[in-house]
Amino acid sequence: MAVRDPRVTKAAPVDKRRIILDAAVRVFARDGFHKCRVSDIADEAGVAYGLVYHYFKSKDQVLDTLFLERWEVLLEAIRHTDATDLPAEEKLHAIAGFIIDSYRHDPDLMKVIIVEVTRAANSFGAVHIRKIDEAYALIRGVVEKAQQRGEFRSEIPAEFAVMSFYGAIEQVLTGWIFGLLDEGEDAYDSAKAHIVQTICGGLAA
Amino acid sequence: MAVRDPRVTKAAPVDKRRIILDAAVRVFARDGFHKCRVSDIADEAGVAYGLVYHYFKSKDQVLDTLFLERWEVLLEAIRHTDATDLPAEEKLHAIAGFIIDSYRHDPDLMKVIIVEVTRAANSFGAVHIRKIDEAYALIRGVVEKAQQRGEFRSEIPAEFAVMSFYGAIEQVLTGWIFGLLDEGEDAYDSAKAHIVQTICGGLAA
DNA sequence: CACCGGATTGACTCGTTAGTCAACCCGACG
DNA sequence: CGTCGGGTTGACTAACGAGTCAATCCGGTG
Repeated sequence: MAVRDPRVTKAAPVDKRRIILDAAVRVFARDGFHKCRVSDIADEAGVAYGLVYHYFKSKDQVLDTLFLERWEVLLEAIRHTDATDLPAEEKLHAIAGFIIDSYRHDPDLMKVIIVEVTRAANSFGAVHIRKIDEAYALIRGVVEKAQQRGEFRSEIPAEFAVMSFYGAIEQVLTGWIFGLLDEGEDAYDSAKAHIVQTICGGLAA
Repeated sequence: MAVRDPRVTKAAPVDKRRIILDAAVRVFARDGFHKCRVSDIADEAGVAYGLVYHYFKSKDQVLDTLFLERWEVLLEAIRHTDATDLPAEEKLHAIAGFIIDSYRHDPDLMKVIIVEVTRAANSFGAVHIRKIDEAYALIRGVVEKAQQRGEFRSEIPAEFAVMSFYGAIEQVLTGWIFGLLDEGEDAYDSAKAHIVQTICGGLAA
């Protein structure tokens, strides 16, 4: 996968840890966390079985690492968006956009995060609820501020608004993952717009 | 668990199959499908290990049965709602209501169905996509008809509308399952209303 | 060159558990 | 009373796979 110039081998210490993580993404996405074996990860990475345990305490920790790494990036993106003074609707568009672009950029990684963590209330979801809830809290902040400013109406509690918004995004991603929804460059942009339109403007004529 | 009067043993053939299924719901909800052992199900049912295999081909088939049984009921409910001539918004309210009431009535069963099947794109989700998609298709029908009648605006493709609607519902249920959202009788009714308000009326003031 | 220590290897252990199966229980029926 | 068969039992097997570990490799250092 990674392209290496043989002449600069010296300068490229080849981060095996990274290679293992990237391989794990592919394997988890393909076979699922539970069904795959640690040896599958090692094979996919072109690395000895034991090396996985040199870098990670357990199979679980590989997934934890993938999730935390990426989720932190997401939280940072949301915080950044929150800090701007865009209209609330555009903030939501930016957030939905970031998540969808993450999927566009690395579908396997997003698939793993959503399927194995975010939507897995048993196993891993439970372990990472706090982190997941941080994202909800941030988005809730966006909605609440908009309600105070009168941009959004206040009848709908922010908690439900957030769940609807985030749930809509994940459901669309899941649709792509399952192959139930058409994918493609324009589908991505169109999804961003339509999700935000639905949540902000509603379906009613 | 089950109380039997020795004098009427004859008249009560005690459906062990059902007892096993009900026990499985509790165990799957508590420990998760992957983490629990078949012996846990047998123990919870107060039945010998082997009997599980007398009634079911495999551990997987127990879950399959639970899912298919309940999903069929859901599909029927949606079809029934679809057949009425209520306004689209009320149809959506009825559908959201049915799902939320299912959770109210048997949280464990809904938890299992959502966590282990509906949201599990690897493992079981993949096996049952067709069935799951039937529900989406039915709801899509509701939306499309509303768009033709001019009740809903047509800019938003029905696929996205459905994903947003259904995603919102599942996300709220997941919030309850995770313990991130307050539960309680009024929370249930309020959720129904707010989800539909969000999807139909939008957040914008 | 000798030595050190971290990276890397992969064969092996050890617990776990899905699924099997031979035996047993018990009501029905002749 | 005997025997037939489906329901029921639970010990057992067979496989599997996570995690361990002793050995090896290799670049750096004195």
